[in-house]
Amino acid sequence: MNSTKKRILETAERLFAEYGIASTSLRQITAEAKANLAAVNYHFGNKQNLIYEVFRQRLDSLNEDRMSRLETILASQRTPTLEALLQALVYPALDLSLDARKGGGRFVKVMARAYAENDSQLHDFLSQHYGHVIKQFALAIQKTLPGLRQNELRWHLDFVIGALTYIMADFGNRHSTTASLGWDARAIANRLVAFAAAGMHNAGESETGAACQRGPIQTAVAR
Amino acid sequence: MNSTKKRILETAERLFAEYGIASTSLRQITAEAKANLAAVNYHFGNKQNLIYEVFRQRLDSLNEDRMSRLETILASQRTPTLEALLQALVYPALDLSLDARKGGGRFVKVMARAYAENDSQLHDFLSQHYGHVIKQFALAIQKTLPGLRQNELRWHLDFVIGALTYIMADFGNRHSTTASLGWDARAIANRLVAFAAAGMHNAGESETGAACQRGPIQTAVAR
DNA sequence: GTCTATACAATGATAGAC
DNA sequence: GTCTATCATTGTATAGAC
Repeated sequence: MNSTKKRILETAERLFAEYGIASTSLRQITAEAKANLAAVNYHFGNKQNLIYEVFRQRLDSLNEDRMSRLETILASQRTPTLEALLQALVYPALDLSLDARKGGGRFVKVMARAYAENDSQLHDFLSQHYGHVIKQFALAIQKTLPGLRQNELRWHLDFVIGALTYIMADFGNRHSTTASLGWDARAIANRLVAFAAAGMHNAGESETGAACQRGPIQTAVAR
Repeated sequence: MNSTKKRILETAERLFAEYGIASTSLRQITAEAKANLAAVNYHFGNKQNLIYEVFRQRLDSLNEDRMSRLETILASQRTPTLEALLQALVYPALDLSLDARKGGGRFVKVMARAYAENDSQLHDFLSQHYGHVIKQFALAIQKTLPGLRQNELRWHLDFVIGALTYIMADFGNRHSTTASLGWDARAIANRLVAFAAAGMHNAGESETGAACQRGPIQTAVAR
């Protein structure tokens, strides 16, 4: 990769993490990267694409990590446990926020700041580029929970990913509500895996049953 | 409230939902609200405060709804179930995304777009203004799960809130990965409550035990 | 108190020279 | 590939009318 392009990319990630994405100007980035302002337009087209490239740089390896762990599990065990599959999904994410060689908590911070920004274009970008990884996990998990319907499983996975994204953001910012004190990412990852496994195993029992249907959303709009 | 101020507030929420927060200019808002550009500065100080006010407008009633449901439960039952408490936490949120009188899915869309934006200042704003609500729920839930340590409970609640935020965003955008088809918010809310209840009840059993401690985060940085 | 007109510095983007 | 010069648009601030 071009040296100028690489310098811009690295400087962008660093400044995004430090000052936020919207607050970081292209002039600030190019000045610190010792590049010309117009170089951003030449190498990336516009600021949006530069942001996407920063994400790609990190998430490609994150999801490769997930896939390789999943394949290792599927190759060695015929009937893997739900916990093992969830670990393969969760660990790489928290790992990213710990590993200094992967950018330390920096990228996680960027992700926390950017996730819902940009008219949710980023959300589209992510599911478009990494949706297949989640699908593979869904397939593997379904085999461990044959009773669960496909729709239900998909929502349960969304719950896990939502929780994971939320605590990753928390970890990136490191100013939860003092809740993070005394805990490290590994313990929290294990806790999330246990929580999710228990939720998936046992949530089916109460089903969409009467107890829930009775007093659902009281003030819901007239229908 | 002043008519001009109210018009700006409503128009801002509508345009934020439609075009995103960063992408919506104050000139666009004041033009559609038939107000002067400087009126924003006069009534709100700056754009950031305008954004906060849009959030306040909705979240005040959301959290009042949560608190009143919680108080109703605590007043009528000496030992409420975990499910009932989780419903009081989750339903108002999904309710908001359904109820047209409360802005329909519009605000949820804004929230989905804004949550991590603004250099995570918004995160601070939210926990500062509505953190006490979550604390009340934590206290009530702790009584139904006396074995759970305070830190663990706090993280479990973060998991639930993360999942809730994530699916609310999904509901606002309504272009998940076809996963939302055939499901409505009520069914998903019930599913999340069941999932979370099961997770909280049963996650404690595996603890931070050996199975997890053994092969935790393999590629973590050397320590 | 409320609103308007206007000015200002900073931003993302682009055209064209080298 | 890189740079200079320039553009329209942005958030913000102020002076003054009603």
